Amino acid sequence: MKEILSVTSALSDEIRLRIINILFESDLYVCEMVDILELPQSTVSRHLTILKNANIVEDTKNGLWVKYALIENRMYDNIIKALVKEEILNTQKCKDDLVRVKARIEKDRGCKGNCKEV
Amino acid sequence: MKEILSVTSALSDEIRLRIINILFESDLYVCEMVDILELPQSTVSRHLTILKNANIVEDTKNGLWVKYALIENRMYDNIIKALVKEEILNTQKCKDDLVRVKARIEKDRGCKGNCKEV
DNA sequence: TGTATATATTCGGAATAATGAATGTATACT
DNA sequence: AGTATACATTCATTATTCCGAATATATACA
Repeated sequence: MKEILSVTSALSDEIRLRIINILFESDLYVCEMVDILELPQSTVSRHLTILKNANIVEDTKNGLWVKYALIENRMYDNIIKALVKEEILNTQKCKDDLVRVKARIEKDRGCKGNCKEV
Repeated sequence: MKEILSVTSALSDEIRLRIINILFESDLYVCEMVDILELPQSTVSRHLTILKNANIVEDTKNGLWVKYALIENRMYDNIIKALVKEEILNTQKCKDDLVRVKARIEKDRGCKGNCKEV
């Protein structure tokens, strides 16, 4: 019960749905998501922790950077795809996010640094 | 976005998952759910309103009684089944609810009245 | 008409969650 | 060593959700 509530609660927030949306497009560093979502770094980090605790995303440390990705082949994969991916794109804010993702990942990855490959 | 958040938020509460769980077993009147869930009537009614607004359940008025049922063939049907039905039964509280549902619907339906058929 | 039942809604308070600024921690580089 | 960057966490505040008692509404029946 607690597990399922952690998943549904994690999906009950607009910012977290936006994060899932952009992670469908590409794995991303925290600093990249901060730029894309145009939100404070602490806010993005906290929401990522919630998604991680719900086993929706996983993180990989790469030196100073932490890359987040959707966890594949997991129990709720289809659910998240169906619930989120199909519906979410109808909102302008999420469309705008995707434009920024694509622009962002075409440039150097990371932020001030120049970590180009993972 | 608001629609999907209304669904995920509706699924983010233990009492509402218990309600969905017992509605998988049988359509039920509010007063029956109050007895089965052993919760105050106002609490059950409030949660039913949230589920109704998320288009997860529908209500049918029958004189003094209001019967609630899961909405079939709806967009999130499979999701709710997968997310809720499979997982929820692992909890003792939900198992106990189901025992009370079965005992309840074998008797006269409704509460003080004797509305036996819908 | 009055009474009883079923349900929904209102109410104030408690608990929980989300916020951004500030701080802490850890790594990288000179 | 010192500085800079990336990220997580703490902090006080604000917003949201949840609660049960009480009340309101609406139907049924004598």
